[in-house]
Amino acid sequence: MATIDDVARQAGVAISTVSYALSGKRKVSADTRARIEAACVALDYAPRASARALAANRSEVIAVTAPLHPDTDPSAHMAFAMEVTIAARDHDYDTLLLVHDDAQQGMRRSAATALADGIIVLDVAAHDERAALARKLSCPVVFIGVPEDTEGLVCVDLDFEAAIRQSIDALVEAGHRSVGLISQHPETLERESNYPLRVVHEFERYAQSCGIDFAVTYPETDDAAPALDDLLARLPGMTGVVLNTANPVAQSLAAALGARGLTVPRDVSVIAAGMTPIMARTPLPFDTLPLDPRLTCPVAVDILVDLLEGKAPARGVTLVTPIYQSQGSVAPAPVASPLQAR
Amino acid sequence: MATIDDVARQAGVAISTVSYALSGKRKVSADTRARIEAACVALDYAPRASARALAANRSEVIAVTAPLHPDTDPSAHMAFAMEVTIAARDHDYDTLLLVHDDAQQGMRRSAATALADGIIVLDVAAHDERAALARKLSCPVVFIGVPEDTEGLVCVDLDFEAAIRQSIDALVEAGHRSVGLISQHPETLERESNYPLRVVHEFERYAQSCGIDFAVTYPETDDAAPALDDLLARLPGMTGVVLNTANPVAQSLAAALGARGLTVPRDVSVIAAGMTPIMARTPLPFDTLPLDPRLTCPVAVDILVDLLEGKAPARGVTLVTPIYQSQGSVAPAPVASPLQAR
DNA sequence: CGGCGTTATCGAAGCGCTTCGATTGCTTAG
DNA sequence: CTAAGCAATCGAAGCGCTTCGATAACGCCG
Repeated sequence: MATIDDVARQAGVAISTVSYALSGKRKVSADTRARIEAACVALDYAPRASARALAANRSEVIAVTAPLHPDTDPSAHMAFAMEVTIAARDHDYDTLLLVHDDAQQGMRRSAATALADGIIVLDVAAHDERAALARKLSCPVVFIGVPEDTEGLVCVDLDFEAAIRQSIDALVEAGHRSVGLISQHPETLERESNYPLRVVHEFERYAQSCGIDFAVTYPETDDAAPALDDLLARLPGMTGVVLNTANPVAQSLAAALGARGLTVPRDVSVIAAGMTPIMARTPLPFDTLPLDPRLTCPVAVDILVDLLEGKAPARGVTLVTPIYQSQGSVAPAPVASPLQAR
Repeated sequence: MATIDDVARQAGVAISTVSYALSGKRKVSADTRARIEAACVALDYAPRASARALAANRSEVIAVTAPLHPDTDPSAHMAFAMEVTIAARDHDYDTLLLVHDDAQQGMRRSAATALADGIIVLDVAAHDERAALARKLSCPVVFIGVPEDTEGLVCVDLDFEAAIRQSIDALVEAGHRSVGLISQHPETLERESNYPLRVVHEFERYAQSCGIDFAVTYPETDDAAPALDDLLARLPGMTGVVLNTANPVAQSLAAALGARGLTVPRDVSVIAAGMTPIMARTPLPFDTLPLDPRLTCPVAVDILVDLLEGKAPARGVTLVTPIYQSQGSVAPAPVASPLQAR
């Protein structure tokens, strides 16, 4: 493996000139630069990461905690970890994978040994231990997700409240006056991130303020049928459904509706809000306001990199506005019988 | 951040003594060691990764390529990446995540800059470009999965052939004489790893050598029903099913069987062979010979670490024997009508 | 009591890079 | 014609660690 020394000799210049030519931190004449570049190619030179890190006091590595609660969807996490990695590469950073068992220790270690310059925390729970840790750590930390207490933290997340409002707006504009929300498994609501709760609250608040009928159900299994029945029982005139639930539940909704003689969007309009699309052969057949890793991850990485390079001060909580993806699952509300119409 | 210098001063010894005390590479008196350890704790000392890597010429990092074909299951990959990470931590290595776009470049970069000491390649395709690259690279590479040409490579994989033989043996021993295989989506067969093909071949070969009736079907969708019908049409007396297919297909099999009045294991015995269990709320209700990341990943990491530490020479292909997990989905073959019995 | 092998510790030379200040060789103003 | 200014380059001092050979202190044998 060639070193900077070899390159310098080959190009007939000093080591420091090579360094400056490659980093661009000082001006180097075109002629010299050309000779240096030629030498690099000829010798197949690549600067040694450890030497660079030691001298420059930055490793160009970002650590990513890849949590895995028993009930979070691993495919979604993979997607996030990958998007973080892709975004990091755009800034010439690599990513270190920290597993959950080791998340706290791993964060400490990466910071203490300067293995990583900064940390991205995924799948943030409402009362996340990593929040307290982040406050103590010597390196910048950015959360993708928002814990309960954001004091002193930097967080990025989808604007779930906006997603819910957009969903309801879309349905109301299409004339729907009775809308149900299929939320998460009750356990998930307890244990996981706090967005499902935020979603439920905003749904209830905003539906009320719009003056429409509404109900929320919490499916117990991966099958949407019981949840649907629950909603229909409480909301007989329901013509709109908002989904913020586990992917399997959503996947099975179309079948459940069909089994009850209901067609999307003729009889019922459906919008999935704040769900992460799994990369399956069969995507959700509904209009979506996705919690898309491609939206939040690059923002989080940008913020972290700005922090690392001193380009910007810490920014508190950044909410990313969701983007409406139409699949034709929303249509004007069916004309109700005069009795049901309010 | 404290340096080894601070520790040495605090403990009243030379830097090298601290280094030896911490690495254990030379003997240090109990007394001195105690003072050094106390100083480390007092100063909250952690050796700087980059300095250590530069001096020792090893980074204690393993790179993992985490590819993501459109039709591979991301949750499975996450599981593999995580298991590699966990196994690596057991040897005090960290893992760097390389994404697919960047897999080739990333492998080159990690090797050239000595960012990583070694590389683990996941989701190996039959004709994987990374194979050729691995042969050129200066650092050890271990594949989890087996490409067509293994010349000069180190690979670890499940022994799929053994899994298939064990499945057939289990069914034959229970008296089944007519067994179907539900394989993969035809496209997957082309594009992905080569194990699905190996599975089909071994199934046909071994079923034949056992003298039983058999058939193979390739489901076009995520629904098992058409595949099941196909098998039943070609194998009217079928009492056993072997699964080596996508998880959604397997998940829907029980329902498809039920819809045709068939109960597991009363009417049909089912074994899933060489499938990666997804960590869903509802696991597969079948006997399984899983391609379990917890089986292959630690083996791959062990081999890589041995290679890195010069403890063992390259080992070619290592096949890991699957472990039978019973779920009660195999029972004696139903008594057939004399006509059907051969 | 001198020489020798042990054992525990020290000192110093790197590892390959970044970066600061100094130097060189010009050009231009005074 | 000299001082000043500028651009391009060089030299050397680290960054914090590992590791090799040297050294010192000690007991042991002859």
